[in-house]
Amino acid sequence: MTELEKGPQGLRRGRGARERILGASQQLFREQGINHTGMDQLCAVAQVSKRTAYQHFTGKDELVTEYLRRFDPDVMPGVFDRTDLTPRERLLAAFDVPKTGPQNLTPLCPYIAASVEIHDPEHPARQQAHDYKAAVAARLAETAREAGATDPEQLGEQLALLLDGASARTRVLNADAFPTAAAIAAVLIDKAIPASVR
Amino acid sequence: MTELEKGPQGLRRGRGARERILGASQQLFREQGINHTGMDQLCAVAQVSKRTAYQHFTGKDELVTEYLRRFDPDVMPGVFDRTDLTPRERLLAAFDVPKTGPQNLTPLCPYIAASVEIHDPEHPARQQAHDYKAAVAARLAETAREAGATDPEQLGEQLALLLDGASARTRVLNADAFPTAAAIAAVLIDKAIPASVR
DNA sequence: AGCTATGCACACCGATCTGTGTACTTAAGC
DNA sequence: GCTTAAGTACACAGATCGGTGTGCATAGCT
Repeated sequence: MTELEKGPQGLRRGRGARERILGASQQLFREQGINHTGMDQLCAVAQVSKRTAYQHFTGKDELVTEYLRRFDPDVMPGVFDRTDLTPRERLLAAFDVPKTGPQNLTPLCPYIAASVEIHDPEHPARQQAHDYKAAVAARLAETAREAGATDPEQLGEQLALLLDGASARTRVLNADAFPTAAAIAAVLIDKAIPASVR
Repeated sequence: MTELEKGPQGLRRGRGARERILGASQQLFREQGINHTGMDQLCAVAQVSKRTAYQHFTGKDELVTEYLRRFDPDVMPGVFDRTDLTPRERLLAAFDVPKTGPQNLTPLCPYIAASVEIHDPEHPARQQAHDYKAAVAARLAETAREAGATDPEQLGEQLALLLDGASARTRVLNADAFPTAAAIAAVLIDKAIPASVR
C-alpha cells in the first residue's frame, strides 16, 4: 500500500516494522489505553527499536492517528457487507458486535476512547474519530434508505447514538448494554419504516 | 460535614483546604481530564501546598474517587426534584442538560470520562462511576413507574443508555447529540406508557 | 565489491509525574 | 507563654515520559 513496500533499495529487513508497530498499538492501546502505553513498551511488544519507530512515525501523535485510520477501510466489517440479510436485518446486525474484551464484554470503541483520552479537539486523532463516526452514521442512513425508512438520515443518526451509548455504558457498568440498544433500535426501525413497505 | 470542621484544636487556617482541593479537581479534571492534570497544578489552583493535599488524601487515586463521590448526593439536580412537572415531563427534562462546555456544548459526563481514563476496572473511582450510573437508571425507572410505564426498569435502563450515548457522541462529534436522544426518548416513553394512562 | 537504505542497541536528554522529608509559620486552647 | 494541630515553602527522590544521537550491523541493488 504505502511507498515503503518498494523503495529504491529493498527494505525487507524486519518484514514490515511498520505493521508490527501498528499491530502492537492496536493491542496495547485497547488493553491499557493510549496515555498509559509508553513508547518503550510499545516498541518492545512490536519487537522494534525505538529509533525505527520514530523513523516511521514523527511522534506518538502521528502513531495514534494512524492507528485510528487503520479501522477506516472496513467500517463495521461483517455488517454492511452481509448481502444475505435484508436491509432491516443489517441494521439490527450492527448491534451484534463481537465480545472480545475482558469478562466476555465488548471493548470500548477505540474512537470514543481516543476522543476522551485526547483532550485537544484539534488533534488529528480527534478528527479521525469524528470522520469515522460520521461515516458509520452515513452507512446506517444509507441502509435505512434501502430499508424504506421515511427519514433515513434521522434513523441513521439515532442508531449511531445507540451504538455509542451501548459502547460507553458497557464500559462504565461492566455489563453488556448492546441488547438494550438493540431493543431500542428495533422500535425505532419499525417506527421509521411505514407499514406499507413491510 | 466532615470531622475537620471542629477538630480538638481549631483549624480555621485555610477555611477548608479540602474544599478548595476538591473544587480545583472539579474544574481541572473537567477541563483537561484526570490524567493530564498534575498534582502540582491542582495544588496551585487550589492555593494549597502539596504537603497539605497529601495530608487530606492518601494519593491522587483517593482524590479522584472523592471527586466523583461529590456528585452523588445530587443525582441530576434540577430534574427529579422538579415537582412542577409531570413524571413524563421529568423524564424528558433529563435530556435538557446545561451546556457549560466549550463551543457551548455539554461537557462529557465525568463518570464516563473517569471510566475511560482509568483503565483498571477495580479502581474505586470505577466503582463510584458504576454506582452512580446505576443510581441514575434507578431514578429514571422510579419516575417511569410514576408515569405509569408498563416496564419501568426497562424504560429507565433505556433512557440511561440514551443519556450516555448523547454524552459520548457529543464529545466525539463536537456537536450536541442530546436533541436526538430526546427524540428517541419521547418515542420510547410514549410506547411504554399505555394509552389508557395518558 | 561498493553504495545506500533500513534497522538495531544503547545511552542519554529534559520534562513531568506522584509522592516525601524537613524546617518554618500560624492560629487556637489551656 | 506553652503546647498542639494545621498549613506553608521548598527541595528532592524515583520513576516514567516522549524523543534523540551515535555507532554498528545487515540486506538488496548496481
